[in-house]
Amino acid sequence: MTISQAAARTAKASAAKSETPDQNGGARQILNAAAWLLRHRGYEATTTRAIAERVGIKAGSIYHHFPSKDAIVERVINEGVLVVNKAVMSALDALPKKATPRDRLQAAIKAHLLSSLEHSDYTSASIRAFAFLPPELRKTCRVERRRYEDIWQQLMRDASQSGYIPKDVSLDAARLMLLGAVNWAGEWYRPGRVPIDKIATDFAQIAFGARRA
Amino acid sequence: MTISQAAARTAKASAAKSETPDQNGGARQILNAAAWLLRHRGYEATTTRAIAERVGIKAGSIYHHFPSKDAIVERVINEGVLVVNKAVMSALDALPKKATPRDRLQAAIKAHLLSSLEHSDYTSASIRAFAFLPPELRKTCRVERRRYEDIWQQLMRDASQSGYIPKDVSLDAARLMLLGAVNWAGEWYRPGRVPIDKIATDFAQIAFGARRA
DNA sequence: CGATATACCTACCAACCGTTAGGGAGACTC
DNA sequence: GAGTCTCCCTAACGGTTGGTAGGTATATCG
Repeated sequence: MTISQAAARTAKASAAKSETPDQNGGARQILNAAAWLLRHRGYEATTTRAIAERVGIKAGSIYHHFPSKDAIVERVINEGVLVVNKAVMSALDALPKKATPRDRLQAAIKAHLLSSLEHSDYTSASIRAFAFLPPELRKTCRVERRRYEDIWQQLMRDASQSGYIPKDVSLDAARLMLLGAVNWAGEWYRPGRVPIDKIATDFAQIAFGARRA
Repeated sequence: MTISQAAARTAKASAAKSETPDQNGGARQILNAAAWLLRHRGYEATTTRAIAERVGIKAGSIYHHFPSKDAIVERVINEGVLVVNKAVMSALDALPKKATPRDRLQAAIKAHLLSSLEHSDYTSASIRAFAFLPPELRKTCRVERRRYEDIWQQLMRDASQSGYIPKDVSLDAARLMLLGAVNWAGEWYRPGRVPIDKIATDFAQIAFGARRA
């Protein structure tokens, strides 16, 4: 017992040091495991025991780092929104000043797709698992989501003013259509087939016409 | 016991006769309950006991009608796809012969939205709950889904040939973008606000330009 | 009237759920 | 070297899950 425990501990310590460049305290490993499970299996299937197994600990040990399962889920979902929020914002900031509203829209689409499809289980979890969260938890997480949607609302306003969106269509419809398209991408996208860049430009072209329209 | 049981039975029989114009054997009531739960609560929360409670029976009685929970789920999901398939097909058939590919696209969007948002818990369940189904079940249900997507593939081809889709965008991207937009509508649509008709025309206009472009 | 079939019930099973209590081993501090 | 802190363990709690066995009331039919 003592020997194998010590061995496991050593192995884990070294693995933790080499594997992830992130901060990887026990808490971070738990969040990573929960994010993966939320993305791929959903809320109910994200059990404390399943999380623990992915981390390599026992279920009870989780409660040394978090007070409850829902506290873990809440952090994952909120971090997921924050990650994509930051990704989109910095993609927009990186654009040259003369970028058109359409350029900005396309950059936002690409950043959102990259974040939710390639970079972050957290973002994907926040998109896919949100619908079936327990009502109370869903309410809590809605705050951060709204803040993210505000970015898109502004993008749509700018695009509309520059004539990229027909005047008789609702800006809400346009925003929700676009967010629907990018959020749903997680349901069909498979890595290594169509590059995300191409998807982003196609989406932008369908919705807003050719560049410099 | 005997009295209350008899009373419950009578009440159920009359309710069954008046409530739903459908066939409503016990099996159908179970499917209806499961469809509602799958749509609003997801797969794992759709427990045999929750289904039974909505029907007004006990959990064990379900197994007189179905061999397992997953058999119920499979039927609901598949019927959901079939319902929207039929809805879209008959909407297309009802169009005048001179309808343009764009008219057909818009009619398909409207029919899909109506089916998934207003008419059918089954359709909505098949869209929302699919992602987190157990892998085996998901594989089984994929067959019917593919058949439905074929409709859209054909619609996109026609639209492309008539010039409604830029030549340098992938038809798959266009199809998946549109399906994403309509499938995601279930996440934000609330009855009694924006009419579905308006959503459909807005979506079509954003994606394919003004009518008779 | 007796036989059969239908549709439900009760009561239970093993497995699993989130969570808790209490303990032990190693590392840091004084 | 004793005390404390961190991190993990075992073992269990009450409750819920999908599913089963066996019984009972009703309706139909010969």
